[in-house]
Amino acid sequence: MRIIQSKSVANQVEEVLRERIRDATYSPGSRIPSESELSDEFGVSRATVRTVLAKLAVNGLILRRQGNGTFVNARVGELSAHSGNLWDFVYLIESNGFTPSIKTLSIEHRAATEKESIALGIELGEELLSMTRLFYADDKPVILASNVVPVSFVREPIDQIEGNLPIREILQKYCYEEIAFAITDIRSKIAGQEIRSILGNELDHAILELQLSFYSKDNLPLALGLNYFNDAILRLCLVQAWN
Amino acid sequence: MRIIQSKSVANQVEEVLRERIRDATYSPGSRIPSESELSDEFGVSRATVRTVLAKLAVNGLILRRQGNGTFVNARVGELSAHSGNLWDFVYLIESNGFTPSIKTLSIEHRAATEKESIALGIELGEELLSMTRLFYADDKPVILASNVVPVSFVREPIDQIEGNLPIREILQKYCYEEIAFAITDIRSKIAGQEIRSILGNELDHAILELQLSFYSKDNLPLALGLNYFNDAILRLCLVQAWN
DNA sequence: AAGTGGTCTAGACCACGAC
DNA sequence: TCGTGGTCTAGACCACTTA
Repeated sequence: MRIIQSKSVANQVEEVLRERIRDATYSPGSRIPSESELSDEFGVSRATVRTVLAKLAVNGLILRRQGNGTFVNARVGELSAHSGNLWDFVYLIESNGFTPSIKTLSIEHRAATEKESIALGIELGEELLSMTRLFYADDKPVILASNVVPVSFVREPIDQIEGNLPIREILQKYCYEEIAFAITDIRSKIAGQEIRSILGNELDHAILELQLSFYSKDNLPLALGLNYFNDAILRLCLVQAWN
Repeated sequence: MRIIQSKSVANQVEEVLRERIRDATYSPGSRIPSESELSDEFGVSRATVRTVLAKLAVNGLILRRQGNGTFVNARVGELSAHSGNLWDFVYLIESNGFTPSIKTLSIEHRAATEKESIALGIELGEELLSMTRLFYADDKPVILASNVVPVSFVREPIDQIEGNLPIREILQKYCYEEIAFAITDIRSKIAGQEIRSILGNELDHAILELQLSFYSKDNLPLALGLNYFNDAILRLCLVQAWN
């Protein structure tokens, strides 16, 4: 079983503030309470409040002005993704204004290709668990996502695997592994016939290909992802914030 | 004139640590000194060391293990970009292993299109300063970058503008404006004849289109960018790190 | 048991913006 | 001048890993 750690004070404060921004208790463009007011309200130190605000600022939710105050980003509605939640496709589809749904196309075992065996640091032909899923935005197919994990990592019966879990949680639940970091290559691609028939792309449209590698804290490759993204329907939109 | 602020203690510590990672004083995969050792060495508090290490961890340079230590990411060489320096094309070309160079194709005034006037919150047809530049990797053209700024923002004589400055510094130097955040749309595109002739793309290859909007702390749109990226030569590669 | 990073506190002083 | 966020300190205690 996985240990559910009780949330830290900072995490709880963060959740409350995110919620207040989401439901416009703190409305877009408006000024939020000062650091000292917040630390009084929550009964935590100013340092704790500051670590939370720093995180929200990096994600572009708030803007801070020395000598003036902290303000909710007036464009908070446009921020569909930021580093850290980038490849949470459900969230991404939602923030594009669609209702997400997922269809599991296949869960199967197969042998690793040469590229996969190199990327995962395993033997050529070693057995992989391969999951292919299709994400829908309002019933339109938008992302074809496949992930592979070496079968040797799987510690729980695989027949129990739920197709709707994000790869991060699959690794936690079934492999007892934590993803420490991920490297993503973004490429532009002209879809082949097969992918086009699944994503229903018009003929002359290019799509985005996202190649992901997930690593543990020991720099051990845990899993690979190969995702095809129809950017005619969905915006892949990043936020960068400074200070 | 721009004020050159003396660097904070934390920034100085960060620079030293980044340098040590870069020149392999702390070699990839190895353990670096503990927080207390670093705070002793630099004569700063542990909290200061921690804020620096937190930043390096988010950028994927180091991995931290509670109860064990802090380690240099063994894949530090693969990390070509991270949130915050994402669109520093010179850095991106360098970390792909090429020598970067920039050619300024044009610096001119022209009227804003409808889309541009909406995105910048100005009148249709208002005058824009438009800069188009071509980035080379080892003499191969890889990125076609154009940026526009409303002429009304420009406060210094424009004939002095150097074509090699990143948009961020152009806004600082000539408009006295600071970019607080940027929103980037990543799209896949089939290059038209014109772009293809500049980037020298093979016919059937798709390219990446990066649409950027730059904003001030007041949520005022400052500039737009439209970049075409040849991902056959250059990897657009992001890092995400957790904890 | 010892040492590491993780969390949190209480308080100091500074830099900046608005009044 | 006052209140804001920015920086930094010294120290406490906890959670985890390793030996």
